[in-house]
This record gives sequence, C-alpha cells and structure tokens, in this order.
Amino acid sequence: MRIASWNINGVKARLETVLAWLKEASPDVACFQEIKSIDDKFPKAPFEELGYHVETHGQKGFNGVALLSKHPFEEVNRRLPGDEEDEQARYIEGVVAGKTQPLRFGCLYLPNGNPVESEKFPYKLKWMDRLIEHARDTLAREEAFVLLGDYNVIPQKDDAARPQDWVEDALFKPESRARFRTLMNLGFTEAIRATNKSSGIYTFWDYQAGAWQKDNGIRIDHLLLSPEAASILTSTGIDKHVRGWEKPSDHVPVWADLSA
DNA sequence: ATGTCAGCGGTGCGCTGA
Repeated sequence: MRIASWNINGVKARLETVLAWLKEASPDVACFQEIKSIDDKFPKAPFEELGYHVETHGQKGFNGVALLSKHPFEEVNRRLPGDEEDEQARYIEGVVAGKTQPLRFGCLYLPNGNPVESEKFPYKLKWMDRLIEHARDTLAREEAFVLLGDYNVIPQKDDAARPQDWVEDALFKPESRARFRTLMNLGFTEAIRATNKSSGIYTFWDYQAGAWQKDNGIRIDHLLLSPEAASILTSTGIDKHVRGWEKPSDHVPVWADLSA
C-alpha cells in the first residue's frame, strides 16, 4: 500500500498537475496540503473518478488539507486537538482498514512560522506542542499510524542544500528542530531517513531565485511511522521529476510503501 | 539580483502568505 504526501499549493491552480501525478503514481492514500479551498469548492469529482474517497478540511484562501483513499474511511477527524480557538485548517485524520489491522493517517500542514519576530513563530511552536500531545495520545493506541505532511521543519543540516541560509529561519531555528526531535523521540520512524541516508535529497525548491535550477532545495515534507507502521515499511521515494513539470507546486510528492 | 506564485477583493493590481 502506497502512502503519499504532497503540498500542492492550491487545488484549483494545480488540478491537472495533481491528477496527472495521481494517474502516474496511483497511491492508495494521499495527503494533500495547501488546498487553498473551502470544502464546498474542492473539486471532488475528478478525484472520485480515479477511485478515491475524498475528505477535506479547508478554509478560505489559505491552508487547508485533504485526505484521499482508495479504501473507504472508517473514521475521519478534523482539527488538531488542544486549542478550540485555532481557526486555521491544518489537520485531518482518517482510518482505513488494512489487510490485518486498521491504518491511521494524520495529514498535517504545520505552520511556516516566519517571520520569527512576529506572532507566527510562537503560533508554530504552540502548534507543534499540540501535535506532540496528540501524537503521544495516538501512539498509545498501538496502531499502524502514519503522521505525514508538510512539517515546515528542516530536521538536520544535511536536509538543506545551503543550511547557512536558513539559520535565522523558522524552518531551521533550534526551537522548531527541538520540537521535531521531541516528536520523533516519542517512538516514530522517519520513513525517508530510515531508507535513505544520503544528503542532497529535497522535497521543496522555492519558486524564487532559480532555486530549482540550482538544486537549492530543502527537505521539509516527512512521513513519520508508528512502530506498528515502521515494521511493515518496505520502501520510500521522492517524486522529484514532478518539480520540472509545467505549472509545478514548489513541493514534490513523497511516499512510503507499507505491506498492509 | 528576494529573480515567484496563488488567492483575495471586486474587474485593478496591491496586498497577504508562503
């Protein structure tokens, strides 16, 4: 079963690109971020025609996440617990039946957090604290659980082509990286790093300053596996070629195959 | 060379967020 995550940067602007990739990669489960659409305006039909069940959690203009699955959802939950006042649409969770066990997917769009001197950085850190608490509760279920999405965190120097450019950025600040480590230390396995130790593997290239042409990328899209999911991990990939397509997102799809 | 893009409000194109 192939599980994928992709920040698509707008479902309406990216519809043909996203459909082309789904036809090519045919993931069983896909988690999309930055759909930039309210739920009622999300173009579900073309995805359903490809065999997907579609669940969205969107808002007007920005943010928004969607969870697609070829298998029907047994459960869907929207919003990250821990702050009833938080209006930003950044989390959707779904459960599907695997061959031998339920499979739970937490699809997230973690706040960017820039500029760091604004209120956006503490919002990011607070959101990460809530994510850690929700992950801790969910891991206690002892299910195959994949927590995947655009984390907006560069975990290590090796995850950036030019780490020196990011030292003052919310994506690489010690406070962000420390929370990512705390999350990992709950017992997750990071799928890409578990299968590929090389440097120079990225998931995002800025639209500006010829970042793609210079391969000036960063690795910020991650799939975190619970122990039960990690034990059935077989392979992973980053569909880098998609960044070279017409009208690309600035992110590319990342995926993991599970024997489930 | 901070060199781009998407969505909004409202039908121009400056602002916001990334």
